Amino acid sequence: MCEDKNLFCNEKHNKMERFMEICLLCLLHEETGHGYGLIEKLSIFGFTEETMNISTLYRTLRKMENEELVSSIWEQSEQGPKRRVYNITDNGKKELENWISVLKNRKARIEKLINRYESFN
Amino acid sequence: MCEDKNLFCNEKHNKMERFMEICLLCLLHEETGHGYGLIEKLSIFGFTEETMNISTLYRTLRKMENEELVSSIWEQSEQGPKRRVYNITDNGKKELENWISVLKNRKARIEKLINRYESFN
DNA sequence: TTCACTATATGCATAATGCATATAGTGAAT
DNA sequence: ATTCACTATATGCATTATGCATATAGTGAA
Repeated sequence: MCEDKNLFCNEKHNKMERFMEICLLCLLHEETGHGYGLIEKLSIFGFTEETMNISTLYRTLRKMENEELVSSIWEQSEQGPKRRVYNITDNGKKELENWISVLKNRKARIEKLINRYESFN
Repeated sequence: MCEDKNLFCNEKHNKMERFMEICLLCLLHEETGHGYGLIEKLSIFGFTEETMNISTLYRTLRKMENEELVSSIWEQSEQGPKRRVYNITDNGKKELENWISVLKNRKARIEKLINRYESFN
């Protein structure tokens, strides 16, 4: 662990305001899915078992249904308990589109910083 | 304003875990500076007067000095009250370097998501 | 009946940020 | 002399996003 929690060390720095939410919307935009299955799929976007927070995943899905960005039904699984399977709504699709432009902006700002840092050295 | 605060609308979505802090370190890596002067410089990285939070700026600078990433001295201004002028430390330079690699990772993940979304449509 | 796996969920705490406000020095205009 | 715009720094309180820990329970194989 870090001697001083304020110093950098090798802590996790994955926070990017609601990034997981956007990834989930993107995946559900492609096809329906349930929480447990989405865990693996999130690895596409750099979420590893170590860095990913399962609580956040489930909490985010419930929140999204609350906001009517997705809807869900319970489905029988081949093996294991029932799954809550999520489906993106039209609201969800619009929300995703908006977030994509937010991400483009973020990307541009990050690039600006990296370039500035590297061209100064 | 938004009818439903949970919906997207045109709210600000600028949060990217300590992004302002990294920008400040980058600017102070180039030359010393004081809070009020850094406000304008931050526009380079997409902080506008509307979206930027001055409280956060000053609080972040104090926090960074506390963590010994920067040091400060009070300097007379040509016109107006004294300024607290910040200087990056060696610790600060290392911290900045680490954050740059965090940002490269973030950028890659954001790109992945944007590309996935756009190639699906 | 025990175990590994599948599956979902929530209480509590912390971290990062936003909003509102306090404080005060400086110099020019009235 | 005082009012005003501008320069300058700071903090209390609230909210948001996330992390950590833990609870719950169904399924199928050993």
